[in-house]
Amino acid sequence: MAKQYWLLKSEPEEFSIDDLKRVKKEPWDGVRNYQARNYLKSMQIGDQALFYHSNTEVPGIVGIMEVASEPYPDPMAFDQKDKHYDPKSDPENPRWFLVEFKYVRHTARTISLAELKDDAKLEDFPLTRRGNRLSVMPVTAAQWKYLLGLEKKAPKA
DNA sequence: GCCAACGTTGGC
DNA sequence: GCCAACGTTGGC
Repeated sequence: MAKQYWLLKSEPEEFSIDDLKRVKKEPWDGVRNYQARNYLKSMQIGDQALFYHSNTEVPGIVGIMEVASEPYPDPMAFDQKDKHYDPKSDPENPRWFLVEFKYVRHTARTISLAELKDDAKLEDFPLTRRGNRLSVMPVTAAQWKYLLGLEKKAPKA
């Protein structure tokens, strides 16, 4: 299958692009939403993803990372002491999955949510659709190219 | 299977 | 901190 593109949200207070750069590679654990889970399960090594900072002063795209593992069961779901523990996820039949991501690079600038919302070309982009709270979403090849084109433009004043 | 109550997300 | 939007849970 061809390479796929994604966008993943993280709160920088929890885990930021700088954290990813420091650790190089990170298992994307704690996803507890079925739709997001299904996207994680369909990822393949080499897929590229935008790193998005949510719930912060200037929410937006801040970097690029790459899928670095096959999807595997999220071990946190089995750990009673973990806040992502889910008693309904059985190790024999795991409910939650994750992949590992490796750091690729920061974007040259933060491509802010406000800017993306303003962009008529991105009407169909799931991120800017009203009420969307998915933390993992697909990005089309065309959107990927367009978004990285924005990186080199100066943000609107 | 319906739906109200509740919890979470995330922009502002 | 507020609150709108949405997902999940659980009683019936």
